[in-house]
Amino acid sequence: MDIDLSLKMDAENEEEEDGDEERHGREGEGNHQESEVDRENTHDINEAAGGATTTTTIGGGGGGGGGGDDSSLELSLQESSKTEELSGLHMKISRMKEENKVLRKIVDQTMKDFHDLQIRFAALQQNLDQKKDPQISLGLHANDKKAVQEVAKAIPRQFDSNYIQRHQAVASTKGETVGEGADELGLSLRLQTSSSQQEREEDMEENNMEDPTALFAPAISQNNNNNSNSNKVQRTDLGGSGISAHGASLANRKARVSVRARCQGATMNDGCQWRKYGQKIAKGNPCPRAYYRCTVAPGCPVRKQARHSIRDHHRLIFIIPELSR
DNA sequence: CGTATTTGACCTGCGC
DNA sequence: GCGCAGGTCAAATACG
Repeated sequence: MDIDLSLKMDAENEEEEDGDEERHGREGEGNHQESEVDRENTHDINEAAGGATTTTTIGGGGGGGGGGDDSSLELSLQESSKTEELSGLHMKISRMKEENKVLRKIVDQTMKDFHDLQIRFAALQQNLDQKKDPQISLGLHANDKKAVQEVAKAIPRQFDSNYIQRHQAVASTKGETVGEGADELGLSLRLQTSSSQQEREEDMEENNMEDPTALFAPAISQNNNNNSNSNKVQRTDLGGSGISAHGASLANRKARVSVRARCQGATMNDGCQWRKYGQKIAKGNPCPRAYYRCTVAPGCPVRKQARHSIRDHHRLIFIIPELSR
């Protein structure tokens, strides 16, 4: 639910200039939908009221003519204005009911997704517990191809399709035309293992990438020039879902799951509250890299990085480096 | 005054 | 082992 609303916010925030959008996102979160509706309500009611005022004025003009039927005429005019107002309110109510329906659907879908994900996660964890690998991150071992594939199947699909679906659903309630929601938002998610070398490669990739939505491309050929080095981390396309998993070929390399999101705005409102805990100037990028930790719940282990794209300094790339534990 | 942000120091992993 | 770069910590500072 939060995701839906915040996503909608993001779509709107994209048009805003850089600024304190993070704060804006936090404050507006959750209230946005209501305020939107409220504004509409006010508008409609004002419209009705305006109509009433006009009629009254006309009535007043008639009164100027002076006559014994003035009071009855005024009364009938008032009645008609009240009827208009009522019908306006009725329309408003029915519109809100429809909106409610849509929102309820979204909540149901979200709950269903969450339940689904929980089941998958439990199964995956159980599966991996049997193997008792201490280096598992989010129950994922880099060498366990099956596990990598399962996680890739479970997590990204939930994130990917539902995120977009919800965005579409919410947007459609506003009468927007949503084609490729992900493309519009410039979001992309991927599963990866990490190493400093790989991240350097990714940075290079960011620099070389023409199209910001290119991360949706199933296969990334950045390792083509690494043929000589078989030790390097290789990316694997997973089901052409637009999610790429980085299967580590090095056994001892720490495996981790990353979710990347890219957005046009200065920040991405993803339904979480983030607190900045560090900033670093990365080599080769004049813009500092910011580190955030999730503050939704005390002790929440989720963190994310916000990097500026070198190509477009106004574009931020978000990376959640570790979802484990 | 409580909370968020900034920033320099420190830790860790990797390549040479 | 050393140096470098990325990531994190925590004291200082800013802000509402």
